[in-house]
Amino acid sequence: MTDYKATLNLPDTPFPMRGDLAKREPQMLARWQAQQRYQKIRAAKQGKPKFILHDGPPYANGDIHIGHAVNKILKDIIVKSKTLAGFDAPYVPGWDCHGLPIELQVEKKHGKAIPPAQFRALCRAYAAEQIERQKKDFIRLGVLGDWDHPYLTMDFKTEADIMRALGSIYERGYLYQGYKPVNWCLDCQSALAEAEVEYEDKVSPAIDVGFEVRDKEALGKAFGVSLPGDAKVYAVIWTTTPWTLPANQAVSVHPEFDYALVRTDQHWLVVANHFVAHGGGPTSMSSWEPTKEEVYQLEMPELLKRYGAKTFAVKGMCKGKQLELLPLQHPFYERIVPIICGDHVTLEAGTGLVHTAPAHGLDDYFVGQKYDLPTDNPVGDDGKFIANTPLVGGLFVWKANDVVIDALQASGHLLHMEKVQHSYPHCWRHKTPIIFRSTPQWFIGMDNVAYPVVADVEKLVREGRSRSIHDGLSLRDLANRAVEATQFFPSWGRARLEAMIRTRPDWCVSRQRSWGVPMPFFVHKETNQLHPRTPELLEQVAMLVERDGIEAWFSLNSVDLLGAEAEHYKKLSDTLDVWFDSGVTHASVLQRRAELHTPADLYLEGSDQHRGWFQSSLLTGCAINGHAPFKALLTHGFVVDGSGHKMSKSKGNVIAPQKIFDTLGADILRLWVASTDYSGEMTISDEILKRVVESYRRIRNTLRFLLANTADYDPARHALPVGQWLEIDRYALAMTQKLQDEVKQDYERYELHLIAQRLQTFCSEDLGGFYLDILKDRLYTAGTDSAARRSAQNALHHITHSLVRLMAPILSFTAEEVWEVLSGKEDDSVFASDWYELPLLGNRVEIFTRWQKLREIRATVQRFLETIRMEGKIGSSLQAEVEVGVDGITYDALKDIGDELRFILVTSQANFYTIAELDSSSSAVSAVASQRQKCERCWHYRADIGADVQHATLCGRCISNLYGTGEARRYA
RNA sequence: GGGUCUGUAGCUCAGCUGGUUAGAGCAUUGUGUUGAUAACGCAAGGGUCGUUGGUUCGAGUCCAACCAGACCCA
Repeated sequence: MTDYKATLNLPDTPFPMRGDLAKREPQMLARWQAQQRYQKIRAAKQGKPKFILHDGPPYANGDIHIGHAVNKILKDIIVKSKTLAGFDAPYVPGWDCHGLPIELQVEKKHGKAIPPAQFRALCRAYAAEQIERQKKDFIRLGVLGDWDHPYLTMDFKTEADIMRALGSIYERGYLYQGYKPVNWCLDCQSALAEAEVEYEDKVSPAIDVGFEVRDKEALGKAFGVSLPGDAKVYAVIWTTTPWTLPANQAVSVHPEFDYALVRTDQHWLVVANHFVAHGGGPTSMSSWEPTKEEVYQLEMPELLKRYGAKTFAVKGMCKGKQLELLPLQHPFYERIVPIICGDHVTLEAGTGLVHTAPAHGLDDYFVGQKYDLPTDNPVGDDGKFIANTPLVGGLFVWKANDVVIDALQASGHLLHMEKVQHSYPHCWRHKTPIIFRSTPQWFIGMDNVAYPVVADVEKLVREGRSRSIHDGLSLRDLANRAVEATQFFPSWGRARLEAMIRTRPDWCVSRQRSWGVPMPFFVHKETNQLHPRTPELLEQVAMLVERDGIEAWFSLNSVDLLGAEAEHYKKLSDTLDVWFDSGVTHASVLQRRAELHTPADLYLEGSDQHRGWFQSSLLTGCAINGHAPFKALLTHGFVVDGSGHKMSKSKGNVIAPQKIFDTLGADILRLWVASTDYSGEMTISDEILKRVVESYRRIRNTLRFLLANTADYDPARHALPVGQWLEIDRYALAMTQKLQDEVKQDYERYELHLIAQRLQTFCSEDLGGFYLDILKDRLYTAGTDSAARRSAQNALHHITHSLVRLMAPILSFTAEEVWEVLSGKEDDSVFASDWYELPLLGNRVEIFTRWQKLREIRATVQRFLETIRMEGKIGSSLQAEVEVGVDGITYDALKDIGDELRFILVTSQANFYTIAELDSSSSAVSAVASQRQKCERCWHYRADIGADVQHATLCGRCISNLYGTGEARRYA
């Protein structure tokens, strides 16, 4: 007896069903690294049009988290898709290396008393260490890039280029010196960063101070009343830092709050209505002295009680807005200060009117800028008022508190004083209270039209022209124009960036830190002006930095550069905001590397970077070149847990990428990234990952089936012209073409989650649930080298080649694994190829229409078979014999399929017949269990089994396939 | 409090310019197969489209408010 099973063409492949990704991916990576895959792909793509995705540098501190993983995987998917789309898409990863967080880490490890040069060396070493850790994980994610030559903002050359970029911005006239309040530690005698400030309780004097209204007529107008001539009206402020009153330049009110003009037995006062209201509103205004009825008998407001009032009446009310620019008398200086409007005013404490000293508070500073108030700061580095300050000159700030209070008391401006305990910023090193103090800083101006500072100004004036650069637009206007010219994915990124640019203040780029790129400027000791040869000097410094790093500036002796002039100049010790470092990578990296160019085709970062890197890049790009360093911006959301909440250690809902790639594999993580719509929050949880694993299995197994059934197929010998294929094979090709068209378009639009969906549906619906299900019979039972089987394999071969490329940017490891089986070569990469070119098909629409109808019929049949299966009449669908009744038109369209219908339905017998009453949208199905014998080889139940005594258990078809000319098939 | 977003089956996503009983995959349940077998096929159940109002002959799709969540500010 023959073992007929051995005569079947059963699937065969070394490609395993289970990926075992966690274990095998690292092995693949090691091999790829040894083979220099990145370089080989670059070589393969040489000469093709470039696509530059410029990497926003992660900060070199701490291990990567899921957000890093999302960002790098998205970048990798896009770079790879562009590579397959026929671009030369190099990817140069980068790191952001300077800045405070690294300083803090180094301080934590090595203590705080380290000489600056050594401290910077330790910072450099720490950053290098962190980069190696992060790099290892990034590579593990399957991200392809020039990992041997990343860019680091602490590379000596880059440090030099960062300085040069600053020089460019200076030369173009965007850089100016100004003042800004910073946290200042009196013991350190230096500025503190936000992270170096701790909040602790402190007892301070809290005082209520009256600022006398200078223009009573205007005040009366605002409140809609006229005031008696002898009335002194006080606008009342409340403060816990009396020493800042010498720097007072204004009193702020909230434009939308209600303010009350209050008459007490003691004073006329202006305070927020909130503090005097009992819900009754202002009383009648018949008399200037409160009548008995007008006196609120209910209770005296706390605020007025504090001021010692016995009776009171509200005489008028108005919005803060109406008080704007009303002049007030400073309580102890001969200074007129205005009432101004600001949103920073609250009703939580005080009077609703806020003492505003732009030199001593950030809110005050910003609102002061709006009103052009001076930021004059009377307090020196040592915390003492400069000598010629009236009243408090030479006094330490805390001492000045008492002097100010006494003076206010004496002049009658002090309405109340008490001690309060409140949370107050302290220096984390000294544990002592800090102050806010405005210090000289450097800014990039947003609103001035810039003129080159290096031009010969006198000559320009003589010639009667002024030469502004960049079309005479301010940086803000330039930035707006650049945003307009940028493409956004998703589109709302534009609105977000625009809104931020509209409201952002000038960019303060100077920092008083030690681990940062220095601002290599010499400032004249008397005039405070930069050295006239600044650009030239800067280049000299840059050359030194290129050789020795930023230490070259810190160790530089001014005399070496300036000679005799040195004694007139101060060497600046400020460093640059780290956002500047990364913001100018278009100059220090894109422009410097031969394989890159600017503007980049794409910047891709999390949505927080609208304020961060997108903006710092945009502003520096516009300042230097007049346009953005990117053509398009892509933004992705943040990763949140299964219930949509952000991840935090304290909530215990953190999912680490390391854990995912160590247990499930990087391809699972990549598939999760791809299948999640990145335009909103990206949700991840154990359940979601479980679903992703399922989805992965389906795709992997489909590929395995394709490989296993084309193992003996050699396109060089077995390929047939498409015209000679069976029709269902052509239909499969048409479906694949459609898929490929759609997926390619999705990649172009960066709609990655649609791709993951499409691949999945294609594998399940079109292949597993339909085409492959039908194909199995032909692949297994037809003659090995028959046209029927080769036609199928030919289609499968094309499908595999198309599919492996379409999935490769996402499932990179798996695709390379498939590629290896497909190509038989270990050192070949799918990324050295392009999207697959499928054979052309003329009558796609026609084929689709016809097979769509057949699929509907198949579905109806399957539903019917399920009912008789439930009745126990059949198990396998091959046990059934089916009749399909259709309308006449459909019958005419399908009748030529004839007996091959049974292969489409995977039944042993099937045929069409006509029912005149039916319309084309329905069909009538009936089925019975076959009474025939089952062919031992193909399992169909057929009448002709036993016809050949030599092969008594086989059907005629199998006999023909094994020993005869083989069956002929036209459709399925 | 402000700016920019998100909210459709247990999970991930479709649903174009408003128009028939809201779709797919995965999961679940049942079942077949044992020649893709820790795989594959078939079938079934499952949704007040965040809530509430409004515009309209008609709204998941337009408007408003509210609720919940995210990012960036204050």
